[in-house]
Amino acid sequence: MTVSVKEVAQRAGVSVGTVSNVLNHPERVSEAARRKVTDAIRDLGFVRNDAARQLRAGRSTTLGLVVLDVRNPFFTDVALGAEDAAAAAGLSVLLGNSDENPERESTYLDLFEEQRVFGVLISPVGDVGERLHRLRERGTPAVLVDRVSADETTSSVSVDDVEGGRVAVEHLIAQGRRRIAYVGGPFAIRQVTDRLEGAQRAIDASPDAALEVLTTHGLTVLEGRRIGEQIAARPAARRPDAVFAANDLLAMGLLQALVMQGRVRVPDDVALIGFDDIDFMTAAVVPISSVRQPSRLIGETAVRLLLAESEDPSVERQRIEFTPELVARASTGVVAEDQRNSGA
Amino acid sequence: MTVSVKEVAQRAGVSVGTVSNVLNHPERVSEAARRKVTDAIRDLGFVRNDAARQLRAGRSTTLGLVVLDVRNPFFTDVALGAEDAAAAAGLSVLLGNSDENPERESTYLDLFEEQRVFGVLISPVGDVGERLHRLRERGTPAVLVDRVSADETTSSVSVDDVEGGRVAVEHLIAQGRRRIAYVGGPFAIRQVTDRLEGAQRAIDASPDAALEVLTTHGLTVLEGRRIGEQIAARPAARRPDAVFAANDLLAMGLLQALVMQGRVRVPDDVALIGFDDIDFMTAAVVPISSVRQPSRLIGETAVRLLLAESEDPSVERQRIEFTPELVARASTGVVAEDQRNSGA
DNA sequence: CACCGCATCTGAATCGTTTCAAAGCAACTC
DNA sequence: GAGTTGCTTTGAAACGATTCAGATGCGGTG
Repeated sequence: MTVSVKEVAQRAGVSVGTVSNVLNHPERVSEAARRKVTDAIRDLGFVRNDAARQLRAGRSTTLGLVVLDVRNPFFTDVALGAEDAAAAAGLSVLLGNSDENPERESTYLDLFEEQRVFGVLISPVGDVGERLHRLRERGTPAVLVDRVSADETTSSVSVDDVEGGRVAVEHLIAQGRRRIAYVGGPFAIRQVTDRLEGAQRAIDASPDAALEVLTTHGLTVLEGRRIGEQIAARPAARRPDAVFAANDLLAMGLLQALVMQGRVRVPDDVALIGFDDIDFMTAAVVPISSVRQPSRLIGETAVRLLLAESEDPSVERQRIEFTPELVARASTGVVAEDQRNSGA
Repeated sequence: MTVSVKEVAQRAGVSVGTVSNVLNHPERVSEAARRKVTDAIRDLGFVRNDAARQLRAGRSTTLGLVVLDVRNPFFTDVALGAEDAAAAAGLSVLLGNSDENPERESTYLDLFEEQRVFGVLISPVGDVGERLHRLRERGTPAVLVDRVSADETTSSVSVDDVEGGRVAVEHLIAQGRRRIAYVGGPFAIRQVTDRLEGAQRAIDASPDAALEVLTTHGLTVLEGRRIGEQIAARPAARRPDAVFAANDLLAMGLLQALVMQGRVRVPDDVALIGFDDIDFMTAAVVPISSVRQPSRLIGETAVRLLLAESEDPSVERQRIEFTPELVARASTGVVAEDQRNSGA
C-alpha cells in the first residue's frame, strides 16, 4: 500500500541509507545517486512516514498550543503569531481548544505528551504548574501564554493584566463614572482575577468610586448578553454607570443586550469598556473602548522562548510581560476618530 | 530518559505483551496483572509513545483540517463542529491555516500526508482535485468543506453559494435598490465566484438592476475597509445604492469605512449585506444583514462523511449542500428585532 | 606498485509499540 | 489420569526511517 524507503532504494538501485541521506543530508550524496533517488521517489509517489522518523528522532517537529477559546479572535491572533514564528523554525502548530474546561485542557496535554511534541504553549484554565513540571521532566518544554508564571521553572509571555484593569477603570473614573461594575468569570481564570484586582486598585485610588462584581460562567458573547439583560432589567437608579468587561466578547454581548432593549444608552447611561481590543470592536453599534494586547507578538514571543528553552534546557527562564494600552472609543464617551490600521 | 513499555514490564514483573494488553485490551488481562501494570505505569510516569504506536498501526488518530482563514469566525465555527464530531469518535483535529495561499495550503497537505493523518478536511483555495486524488490513492480520505466537489471521487459539505448570492441580491432589489456592487476576491476562490453568479442571476431577473464588481485581494476586514474608502470617496451619484460583500469580514470593513467617514449613511445611502452570518454581525454599528450558513453543522457533517469513507472506502460519495438562509437586519433597512440566540 | 586519503555507499541495529502464534496453566469431563 | 476447554501470558516479529561503523572505489603519491 504505502511506499517505503526500502522500495525506493530498490527502484533506484541503491541502499536505504543512501535514500535517507538524499532526504536528510543531500550534501553527502553524489549527483548521480541523488538523481536516481529523486526519480524513484517521484515515480513511486513516496511520502516520508513521519511516525517512523519521529520514533527514531525521539521528538516531533510539531508544537502544541492550548487556548482558552478558539472563537475568541484574541486567541486566533495569538495562534497566528505562534504559527508564523514556528513556521520560520520549520515547525508546525497543533491547536487545541480547552474551552475554559480543565478536563479538556488536560486531555490536550495528554495528547501532546503522547505525541512527544516539540513543546507546549498553553493559556491555562486553572493551575497547571505541577502538570508542566512533569512534562518538562520528561523532556517537553512548556511556555505559559497570557499568564505570568508562578515559579522559576517556566517561562511566560503575558500582559500586565492588573495594570490593564487599572487603566481601564481609571479611564472610566476619569470620564466621571463612579458606580462601576466588573463583569467576568469564572474566577479560576487568572486573567479574570487580575483584571479585577487592577480595577479594584483604581477604585481604591478614588474615594468616591464603588465597584460591583457580576460573575459570569465564561468569557463569551452569550454570557455578556445574559448579564447585560440583567443590568437593563434593573431600575435605572440601581444600574452601574459604567461596566468593565473582562474581555471583548463579554463587552460585545453586554452592548447588544443594553442597547437593543432600547432602555439603556451607551455611553450616556452606562459606559462600557472591554479587554483585548479585537478587530471587531471598532465596528460595534457603539465602537467599544478596550485595552489592547499585542496578540500576535505574544504568540511569536512564546514560540521564541520555547525554542530557546529547547535548544538549551538550562537557559534562564523569562517572564515577558507586555504593557497593555488603553484604546478609548465612543462607548466610554470618547469621540473616536478611530481609523486605526490594525492587521498587516 | 523516556520510560518505555519494556521498563514498565520489568518493573511489573510481566512481559511487554501484557503491558500492551493492559493498555489496549484490558479485558484480556487478569485483575492481578492489571494492578501490577497500572501501578508500575504510575510509579514510572510512563506515557505512551504515539509515534511508535502509529508506526505499528499505520494510521494516526488525528485528522487534518485546512481552512482559508482562521481569523474568520465562520471557519473557527466549522473547526469547532469538526472538533466535536471528531472527539466523539476518539479523534483529534489538527488545524491548518492556508490564509488563502495555495502554497501554504500545499505545505499543510504535505505535512498531513507525512503524518499519515486519519483523513483530511479542506476548504480549498484553488483546485485541489488532483491533489486529493493522490492522497486518496495512498489511503488518506479527504472531504471538501464549504465547496462542492467537482468529481465523483470526493465527498463534500457545502452551502449553495449561488443560491445564497441570489437570495442576498434579490433581497437588496426587493428593498428597492438597483445599482448594486459586489465586493469580493480573489476569484480563484470558488465561493467568491459562486456568490457572484448568484448575484448575477438575481440581477438578470430584474431588468432595471445593474451589477458592478469590485475586486479584493482577500476576504478580510482590511480589504473591506479599502474598498469602502473607495466607495465613500466617489461622488454620491456614482456610488452604488447597495453592496453585497462576499463575506462578513468584508462587510464589516465596508461598514466601518462607509459610516465612519460620515459621508455615507447605511442603509439610507448604501444598503449592505454580507455572507456567513458570524456572531458579530448583530453587534455592528448598524447590524449587518447576512446570509447564514450552518457553520458548526458543516464541520460535524464533514467529519461524519470522512468517517464513513474511512470505514468503507468504496462507500458512495456524497455531496451535501445546505441551503443558506437570509438574515435581514438594519443594514438593508429592515428594522431588526433581532434577539436571535446564537451559540449553545 | 603498494599505500593513503577522501568521498561515497552500505546495511545491520535501533527507536517503542502492537500483534499473534504458541505455550502455560488450572479446572473439568469421562 | 488422559484429554479437553478456556483463560492468561509470553516473546519474537513487524512497522519504516535514521544512524553509524565499516566497506568500497578512485585518484594520487613516493
